[in-house]
Amino acid sequence: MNTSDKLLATLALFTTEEPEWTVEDAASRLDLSVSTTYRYFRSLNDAGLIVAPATGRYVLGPAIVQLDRQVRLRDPLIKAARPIMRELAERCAVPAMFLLCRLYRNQVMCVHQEQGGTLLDSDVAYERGRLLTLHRGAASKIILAGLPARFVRGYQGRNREDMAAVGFGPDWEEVKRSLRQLRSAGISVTYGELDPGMLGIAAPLFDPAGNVMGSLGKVVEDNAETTQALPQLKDDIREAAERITRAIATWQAPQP
Amino acid sequence: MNTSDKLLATLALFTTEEPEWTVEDAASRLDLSVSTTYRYFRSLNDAGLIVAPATGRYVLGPAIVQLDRQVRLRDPLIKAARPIMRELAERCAVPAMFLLCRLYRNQVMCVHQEQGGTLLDSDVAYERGRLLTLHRGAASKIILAGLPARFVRGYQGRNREDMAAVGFGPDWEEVKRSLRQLRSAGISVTYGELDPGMLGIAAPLFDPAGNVMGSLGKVVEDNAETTQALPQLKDDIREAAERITRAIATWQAPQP
DNA sequence: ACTTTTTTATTGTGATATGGAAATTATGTC
DNA sequence: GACATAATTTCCATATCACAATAAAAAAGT
Repeated sequence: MNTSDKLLATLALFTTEEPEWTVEDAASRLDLSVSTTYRYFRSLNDAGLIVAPATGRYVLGPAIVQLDRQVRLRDPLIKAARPIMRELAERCAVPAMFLLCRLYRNQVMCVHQEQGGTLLDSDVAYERGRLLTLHRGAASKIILAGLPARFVRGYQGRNREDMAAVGFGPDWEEVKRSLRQLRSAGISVTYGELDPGMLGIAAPLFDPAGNVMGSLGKVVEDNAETTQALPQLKDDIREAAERITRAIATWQAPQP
Repeated sequence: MNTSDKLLATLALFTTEEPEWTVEDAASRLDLSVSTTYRYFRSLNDAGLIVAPATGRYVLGPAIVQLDRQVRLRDPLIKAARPIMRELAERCAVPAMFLLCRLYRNQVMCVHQEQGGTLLDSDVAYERGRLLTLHRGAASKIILAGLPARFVRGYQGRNREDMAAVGFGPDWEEVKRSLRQLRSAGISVTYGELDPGMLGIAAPLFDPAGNVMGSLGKVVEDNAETTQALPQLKDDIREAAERITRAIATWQAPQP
């Protein structure tokens, strides 16, 4: 672990659970000397990545907000998906939240949301920037189904009960069958796994090499109307996901 | 400039104007060797701060989105302002966009927005994460008015024409008078300086030490209705800004 | 004005960052 | 599928600079 990694480990201390750090606490957590930690904090502070709203107490700073705007405007996946998602949102019969998720560190992160129809008052579990497991929720499950079998096998070993609880079955054979079913259907539908009373639908997104890299999802209220429209909703999502996959197939060439 | 600073300078290469970098380009821009740049890119990549959607071409990564969520949820200024802004947005007669801005590197950055009434179809120049000058727009001007005279004097020297164009007057004497007027009024009102046809209103926010640290702003359509309601709108913003300033006066003590 | 805390500067030493080249791996092409 | 090219990592000798402990300064609190 070199200086760069230690500096970034310092930045990584700042989490939702522990958003605020003093130099002393950071030093003892990372097993660094206080003077070294001061040096790191100063560098991060100069870069605007952290700031001290009160003396000695540091939190993430404005540079984060600035960088995030860049991601919203320039990230290739978001750029490819946004117009298609907006189109979905505009010609959307029932109130819905559209989600763009991506695989990140064996978890799933929502990176873009698009609101369709009248606003849902309650927020959706797939909140932008939040990390969720690979096995709960439609947008996660359809990604898991696309990952290599050897990876999923190990994953299943570590999450046996949780996976059984969301319908993957009790053992590897059963899980394998569930995943194969999801993969061949090309779509996942879940009922209230993350948000009670909500219905999730998601289709996979593939990178140019053909690996799953994320998913396009939709969350609607689980009621008679949506149940009746389900086949149509599934087709819409699947078709839109395929369009996004085609759009990102051109990533090898320089972006316009 | 030490290793940490060079690493962060590498991260800082990724801007809205140049969102995508190769190792070679970064190396030549920063005057580093290619192998060192590879090392930096690897560290940033391992931290999730950058990713390569296509081989050799790096862009900002998911860690940024994750960190930004933390800011939205945990930043003390946003935490203090959000409930008050939401309240404003909810009991808001005319369609409006409320802005929370903060001083950052001699510029102004919007860090939170709150929508009031029916949606404005056009976006507002004060977009979250975007840096704007200190002299254009109500939310900026009211901050500039609170900064130390010696700073503003130098600033005016470097931005003479621009400041004259937005009503600060042609020379330092006149500018000083305009700023004094803003400061004593405790509010700034501008007409279409950033968004044509829009009216901006903003009041300053002070840190516990009594220095301006940002502003609370509101953008509405500039029409007969809003012109008529202007005194009320100004009072609302001023009063809400004072409430936020009081809320952040308690920052010395640990957050709950 | 005083005490306490936070932050920066100093310094000699030893760890390690550095850059060039080679080796390896991935990618694209025919 | 073999070849060519590009991307990335590894290796290594050298000098640099990061490190930690202390001191000094600055800032904050009382």
